[in-house]
Amino acid sequence: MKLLILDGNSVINRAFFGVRPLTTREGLYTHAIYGFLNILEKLEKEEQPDAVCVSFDLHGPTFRHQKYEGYKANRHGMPDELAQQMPIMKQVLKAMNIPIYECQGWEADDVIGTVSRICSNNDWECVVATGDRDSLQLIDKNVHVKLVISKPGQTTTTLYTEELFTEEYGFEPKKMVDLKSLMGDSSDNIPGVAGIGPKTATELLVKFGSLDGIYANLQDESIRPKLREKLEMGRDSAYLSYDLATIRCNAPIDFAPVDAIVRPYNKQELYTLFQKLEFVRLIDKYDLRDAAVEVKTKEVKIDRLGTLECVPCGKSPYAIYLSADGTLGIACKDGVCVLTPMEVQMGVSIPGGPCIGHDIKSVMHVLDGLGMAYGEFLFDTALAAYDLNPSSSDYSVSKLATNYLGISVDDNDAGACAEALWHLYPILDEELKKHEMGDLYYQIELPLCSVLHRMECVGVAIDQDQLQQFGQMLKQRIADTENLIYSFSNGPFNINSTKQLGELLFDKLGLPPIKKTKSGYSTNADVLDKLKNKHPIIPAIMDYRMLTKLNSTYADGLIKTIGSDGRIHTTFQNLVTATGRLSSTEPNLQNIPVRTDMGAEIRKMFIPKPGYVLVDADYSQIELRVLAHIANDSVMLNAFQSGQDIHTTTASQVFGVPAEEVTPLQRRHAKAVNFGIVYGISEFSLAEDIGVSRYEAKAYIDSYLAKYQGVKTYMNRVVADARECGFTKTLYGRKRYIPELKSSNFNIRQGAERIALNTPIQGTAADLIKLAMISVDKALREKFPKAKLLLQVHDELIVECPEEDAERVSELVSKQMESVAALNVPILAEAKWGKSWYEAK
DNA sequence: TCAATCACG
DNA sequence: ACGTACGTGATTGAG
Repeated sequence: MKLLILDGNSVINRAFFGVRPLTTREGLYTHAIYGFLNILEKLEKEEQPDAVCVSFDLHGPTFRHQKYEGYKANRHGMPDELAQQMPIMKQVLKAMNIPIYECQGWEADDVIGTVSRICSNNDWECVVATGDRDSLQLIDKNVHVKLVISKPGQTTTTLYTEELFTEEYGFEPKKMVDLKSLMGDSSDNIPGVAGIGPKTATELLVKFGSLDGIYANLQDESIRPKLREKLEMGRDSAYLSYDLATIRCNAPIDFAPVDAIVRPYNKQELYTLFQKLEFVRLIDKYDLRDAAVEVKTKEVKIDRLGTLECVPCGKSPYAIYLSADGTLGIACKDGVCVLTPMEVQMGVSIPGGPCIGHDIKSVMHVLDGLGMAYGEFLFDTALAAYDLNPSSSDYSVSKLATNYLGISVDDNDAGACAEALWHLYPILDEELKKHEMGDLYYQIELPLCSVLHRMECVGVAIDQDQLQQFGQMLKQRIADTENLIYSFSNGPFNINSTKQLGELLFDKLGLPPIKKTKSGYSTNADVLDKLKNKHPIIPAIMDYRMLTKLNSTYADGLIKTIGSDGRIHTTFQNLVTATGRLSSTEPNLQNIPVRTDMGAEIRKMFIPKPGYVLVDADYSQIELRVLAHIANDSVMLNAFQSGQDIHTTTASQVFGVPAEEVTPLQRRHAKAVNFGIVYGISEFSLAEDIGVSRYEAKAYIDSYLAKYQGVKTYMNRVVADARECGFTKTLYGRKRYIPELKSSNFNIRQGAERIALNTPIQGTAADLIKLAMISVDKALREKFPKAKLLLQVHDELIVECPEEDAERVSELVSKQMESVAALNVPILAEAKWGKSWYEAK
């Protein structure tokens, strides 16, 4: 049988100085405890002990203090950052059911010595883990010492047995005391004999066997007169040192090896402590998640503000709300309770049962940050309100309480909000079902939240150095371009100011103003493009615009958002768009450049983690396929069913030529028409876009609608329907209200009609990829758990997976994307992979 | 805070 | 007679 005893003070000291400082949000230092646990784990793994215990020094005078006043004077003060961790360290050990032995008036070393003797006498093997060499004197047949050396990032250990010690020192372990009594030990304030260092001490010891032996042979001829004098002078000091250096093995402690036999942890206590310490990773490592569920009913019973006592059990649902100031409100059928920010920070548990939340994706992030475990979310009130009316911009609890409950609630009152959520749940649930959006909500929107939450947590890796370098290059070129522009403008001005730029171009240089904005001349890319041959300053400005855009939004902009893990964690907004799409913020990873060569360079900086690849899968013509399906247009359906290139087919239809004879220009024009149709085309804009006359553009559109009759019928019908019932909806029932359809203002009405036309198309495509995300996420977690979904860019999914899985993951992702729905046209997705987003696209 | 610009699908 | 394509977000300058 084997017992492992840790020299608590020594090990925690090593941990304290060996692990980089770490604090909780509240400023409590935790790194010594963290390091201690790591060392403990390493030791247990290496030694596989049957029993484990720890000894600590107690504060106050020790036995030896009384004998020698100067003893350990330089160890008195322990840094405050370490001292504050000591009591918690002991609580953690207690929760781990590891006994602590300490004894008033005795050193930790003495306790360790005593324990090791008792082990030895009981025929137990004893391993002493410490960072100090003092304990080496304890080594015998049964007692070994494990020296722990902790450096940042790693801990190394050396196991000293009798043999190893003798080999290294040249004498037996218990002679360590004799050695120290001669050479002293400054760190322990053991004086030794003045003028004698390790070398002389070892020589004497090897020759005469012991301190007594040396003094008995003081007149031996081999001892030179000077050394003899030193030894004579230091005789008292030597024997005092002998006393000080001797570890006592008779401390009055109540110990038997069996007391320390390894027992299971007290999971609940440990969980609570780890929460307080914010050791979120360790909670999983020690498998303490279930503990949360068991503790919660007790913990939640805190009764505040005279509200009803609330005791959700593991199975009954409850509503949770976190207000901006960190207050947490919990409501269930029995009432409400409120936890102050302080209580929340201290790591109180919440129930593990089904949970109603408001914007649950954010709630998950907040709870993760607090290290609080949570169960399944069964409803998201904000998400429900969004689905019921995606055009709103305010889904605050106060707003919903007013609209659906007819009461007023303060968004900062966590208790009132939690209570409001509790009452909103059945009403919003009913409302969703009434609008036939139950499936959309429960099959798509709600399950997507945890997928998005995972994606945001994982993030995407960025090559920061390369991005930095790219930024430097841009800055240089911006400076050069600036000078070029100033050479044409007779001096510097703010090129970013459209006002100043407009005055220069159209007043001073006399260029023709093509377009106006509300506040003056337009200088946008379209205008500049038309002027680019009229003055050499124009191309320079176009360059400047491109370079500054890349620099400020992508080079500098993205660098600012890189997290401490070297990855970018965007936020996918699921409560924003009117069509059901997602959006991406802080940073926006859905508008990373791709269309220009220099812009696409940015995508080379988006990389997989080492040994992994990025898989990029995108839908082919998803919106036109959706249009073909919804409009049920036979020509378009046929084109997709027979695998034709849709733009070529459209060109063939519109221009009345066989597909084989379609010119590249015709195809490009047809592509613009196809896009235009999806957006709700006007001949003017089409003409503008492709640079033909309005009459030609009109001819294209007329011809298009004549050939694609189903589309024409659809366009008329969908607008008329929307006008009649006030909303349009997607294939999956997502609604968007468009009251402007009845506006008396022509422009507003026209705009509304385009929206009515476009929303079912864009929205259905959004529904489809959301479905795809849920099934891709599920399939990956089952079949390739190392692969992670990272990003969604409207018709494109990006996955990170181990290199060796690239082929099979690509196959899986595209298959899942293609099989989300059975439309009247095939849905195709193509997956590629590479060592960067650029390569994978 | 808004407008203009430009990046994406 | 009207103004001119759907949906986003970040940066910058001006008031």
